[in-house]
Amino acid sequence: MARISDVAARAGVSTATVSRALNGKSTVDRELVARVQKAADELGYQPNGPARNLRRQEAAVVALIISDVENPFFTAIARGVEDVAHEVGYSVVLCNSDESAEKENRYIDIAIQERVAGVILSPTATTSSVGKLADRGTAFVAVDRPLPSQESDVVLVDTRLAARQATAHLVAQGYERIGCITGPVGVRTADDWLAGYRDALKSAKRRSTTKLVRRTEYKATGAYRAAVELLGQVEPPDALLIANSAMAVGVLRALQEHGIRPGRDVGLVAFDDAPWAELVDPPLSVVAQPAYEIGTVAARLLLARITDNTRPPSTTTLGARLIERGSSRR
Amino acid sequence: MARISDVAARAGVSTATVSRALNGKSTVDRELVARVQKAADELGYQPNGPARNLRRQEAAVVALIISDVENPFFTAIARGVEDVAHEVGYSVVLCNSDESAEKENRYIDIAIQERVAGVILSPTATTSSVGKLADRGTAFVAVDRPLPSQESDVVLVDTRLAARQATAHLVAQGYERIGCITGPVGVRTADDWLAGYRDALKSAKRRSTTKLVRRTEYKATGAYRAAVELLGQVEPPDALLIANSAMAVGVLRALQEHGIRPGRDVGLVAFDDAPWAELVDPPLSVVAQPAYEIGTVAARLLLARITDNTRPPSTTTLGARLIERGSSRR
DNA sequence: GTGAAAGCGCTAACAA
DNA sequence: TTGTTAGCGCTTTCAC
Repeated sequence: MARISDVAARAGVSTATVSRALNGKSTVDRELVARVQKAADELGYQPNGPARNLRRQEAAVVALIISDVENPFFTAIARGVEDVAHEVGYSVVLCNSDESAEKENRYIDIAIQERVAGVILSPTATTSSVGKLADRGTAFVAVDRPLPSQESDVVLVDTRLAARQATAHLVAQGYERIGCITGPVGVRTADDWLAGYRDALKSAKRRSTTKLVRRTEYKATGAYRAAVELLGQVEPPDALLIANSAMAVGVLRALQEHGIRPGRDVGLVAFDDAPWAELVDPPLSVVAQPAYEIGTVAARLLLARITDNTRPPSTTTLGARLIERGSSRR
Repeated sequence: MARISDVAARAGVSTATVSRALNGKSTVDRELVARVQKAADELGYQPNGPARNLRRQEAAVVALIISDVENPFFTAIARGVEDVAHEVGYSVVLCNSDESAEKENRYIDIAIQERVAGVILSPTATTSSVGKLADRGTAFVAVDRPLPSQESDVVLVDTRLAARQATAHLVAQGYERIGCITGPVGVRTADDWLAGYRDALKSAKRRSTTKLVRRTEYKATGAYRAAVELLGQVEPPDALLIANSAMAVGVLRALQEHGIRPGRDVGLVAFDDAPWAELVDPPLSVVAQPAYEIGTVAARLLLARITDNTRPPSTTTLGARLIERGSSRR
């Protein structure tokens, strides 16, 4: 594979000049730049990244570690991050931690080893691996969930408020026994969803009971089981608040099997808008998260922190938007 | 950040011994290995990736370049690739080419620059950038679509057969005027889908007419427009074959707006199973692709090719499975 | 079984 | 403006 010295030889200049020319340093003669460029093209020269990164002590790469590649919420964040990062010449590598603290830890190690410029991650519950990033002075930003034990920039959605509004909406629609299905204990977003639900019940002077609450992994099957349990009780809920769209799939499946019609029999509001939400019958009411925007904001914060890692940690909270559709109207 | 020489000093050995110990070379004394490991842990030593890769002339990383991160088909492939790669100590970085030849080209350049061990990609239509990989001897495998102008390992689904079976099913159900919505001209999978559709019509002694065919990008909005057009004709189709699940969303939306009921009024079969396919009313008939398996097979081929790049190119074709649901029954 | 030392390809400090 | 050269941190001969 062609090296910088090959280009230098072909262009009849030194390797330093090639480096300067190819990296757009102003201090190179116009004509030489052209000659170098030509030589590089002819040889199909691609700079050796490891050598460059070794020398520069940093790679123009940001790592994005998300907890579920199959969740559209996170892939939308990824798009936001990519768009901003590419504008300023950074590449984005996507890593899937799959809600596993071990995989997250592994990817953090890789990010450190590869000396990436920064890391954006949606931390898993038990995370302590990010401490390593802080120790080494690698810039990082948390999205979707704050870090349990670490000060950092973080971009959140006001999940608690979103759940509160969604619940209040169900109350206003006349539902009496509102249940809640949310994520695992310890996942901040899941806790907030529950807290917002309780806030709203309290405001409405309703008693909240643990009989109507289920916590499970953020997947369709967990939510399916939770829904079956809830609906099998002597006093089943007449409405459900669901913490993400994968879970909504599970709940809808359970209702379908039990011949229960959303809206009329059981009011439904889910977190996250999904492309199919309007296609089910009746259409699913949702609280839409500004996922793409989370990504762009996080990327900008990261870039700022790469430039200056001494800036004080900031928290950005974005709002979610309730979209009322048929599943929450009798 | 701690370097290998720091570890060496702390353990009272040479850097060579640290390197050998940490990389599990057999030729190091047991006791020394322990001492080195201890020193490394105490210092929180993380090897410098660029330095290592520069020296080794290769990174234990495979790049996976997919054409749409928001498409569940591709994220499922990603999981398959990850699972196999991790087993043998390779990391996977995911890159989103977004169906753009330019982005694909950019990511291929990055992969080359970073000296990754191999590349798996779903090539965009106009791709010629992969030639660079071949030129440099970087191992690569194509998934979902073959490369237009390049011999390589490739893992495909028998799209043509899948479309043929789906169409035959619609014929058997008594639909008379079957239309087809598929992807852009030049995308092999899209062409195959159309070819299979025509095969089946021919076998059934039906005339196929371009009036019932629409080609558009693999997105909901494109398919929406296509469906509106098709259904607005004087002799509209009474069944539709749809080339992926995002497109199915667009088509279902169009039918909904026109008050047309799937199954009864217009038979429907889509490519790709989606989690929500059973939730719409009536449930959507689909041809399910073995996406995860495509990923595992591709990863294994890539690993084999990393080991021996002289092996002859192979083509693996996996079958798809027709799942009949309500949308294709009158 | 272990250490000394060369060198991977690049960039940047310094010299001219 | 351009060239010379040191050195980033690691792995791997080669010598002992």
